Amino acid sequence: MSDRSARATRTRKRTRIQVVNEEKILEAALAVFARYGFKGAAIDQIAAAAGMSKPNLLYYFRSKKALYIAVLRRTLEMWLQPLEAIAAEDDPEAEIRAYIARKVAFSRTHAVESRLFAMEIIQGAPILKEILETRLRDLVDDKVRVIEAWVAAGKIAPVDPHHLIFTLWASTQHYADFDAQIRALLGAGADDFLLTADSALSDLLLKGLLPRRS
Amino acid sequence: MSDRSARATRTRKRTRIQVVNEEKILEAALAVFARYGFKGAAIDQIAAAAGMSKPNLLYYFRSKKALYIAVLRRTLEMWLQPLEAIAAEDDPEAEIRAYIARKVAFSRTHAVESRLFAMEIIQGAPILKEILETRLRDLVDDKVRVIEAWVAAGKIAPVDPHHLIFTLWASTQHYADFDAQIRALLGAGADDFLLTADSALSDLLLKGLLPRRS
DNA sequence: TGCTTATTTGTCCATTTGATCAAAAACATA
DNA sequence: TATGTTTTTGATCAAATGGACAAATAAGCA
Repeated sequence: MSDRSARATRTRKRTRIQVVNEEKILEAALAVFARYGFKGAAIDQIAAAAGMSKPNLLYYFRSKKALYIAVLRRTLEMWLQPLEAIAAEDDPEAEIRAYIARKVAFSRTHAVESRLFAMEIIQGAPILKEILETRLRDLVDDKVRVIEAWVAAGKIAPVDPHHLIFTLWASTQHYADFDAQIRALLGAGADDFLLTADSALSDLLLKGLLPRRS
Repeated sequence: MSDRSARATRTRKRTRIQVVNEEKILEAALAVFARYGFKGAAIDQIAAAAGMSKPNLLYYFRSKKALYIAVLRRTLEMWLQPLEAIAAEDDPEAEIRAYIARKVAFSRTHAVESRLFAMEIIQGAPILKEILETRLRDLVDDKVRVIEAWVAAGKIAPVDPHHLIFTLWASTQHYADFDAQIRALLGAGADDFLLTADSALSDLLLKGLLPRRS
């Protein structure tokens, strides 16, 4: 009687069943939204993938949009982690290598999340735009300063920090987002190939393509 | 009477009106498919964007899928061009720089096409898969050999050619596919920033991040 | 100009889809 | 076990959607 609707997202404590079902829904929704985008995804489909009826899904999430936002919010948190971990270390090389390792690992273990994120951005980031302009922007600005310091100290070549960050994002996420293309080109050997992405990328970006006379 | 249906894609010669309208439709479809994906796009929407009624659109393209395939086929041709132009030159640096320049230019002048392509791949490449496995694969194999020759001749550092190609694709396309993110982070300065992508990318990938003692 | 062909549109239909609701079933707890 | 609460579902709805048709209109051309 204290709350009028049986919605799950209210202020009351969460039931055991609630926790389990919301988890199942979020996981199913992640896969479907990542494959079909927001408009293309059907609640029916998500409900089926989560093993429940459509009205039951809507009992846990008010609407398709609310569900999408919930999935996206969660995904963004995971997506941000590797970047947040970058610190103003003495040794930029180690720091960059570690970042690439984290990002490539994320692409492998959370490929679907990566694709959902990519899908949202390609579609113009209608939901994430606000967060990108505030929280992500602040975070990136912070890391830009770190990179600038490295450049100023002569520890890395003079690069535009934003271009560097975007190149790191692009090259690491590519392994998740364009997985279908990679598999089409490499066939059965794709899985082994993906294991080498980490070091190959680090070497390429750190040492460059031109031979070094060291 | 020679052909039963008034469909535009038959064997007869193409009318002036046909050419104009098909062009309008393809352009409108490109934008809508790139934003909403195949399932998420509505024929109504495309027809409206092309300035005609839905039945009229269906007069030129049998079905939504046929239209999607037509748009995608066209996009793939454009997407392939920069790669096809890579030659086994004496000077890998010039060749790579030129390739990056072409790709970045494509990302700027054909951002929507780039996003449509990305969308199709993220969705598992249901339509393009076959072509990727044959035509693109042959093309990539060819360029892999070029890169291998460069490495063997000591003209560039020893890199895995596939990783190099993917990194080039990823980093250049990022400027088109993740345009919304870039704009969210850079605000008004985004357009100027994008103009520097070309040289920044070339320098980074060629010279690497670590300082050179030359 | 008259006739043939190409183009366009209004109407209609069967599905799909997001969402609601009340009733039933399962659950928790006193 | 009895009672109140949470969870689940079947039925239903309005809107959107892909597609089909025939009739109307516009071009093209002899």
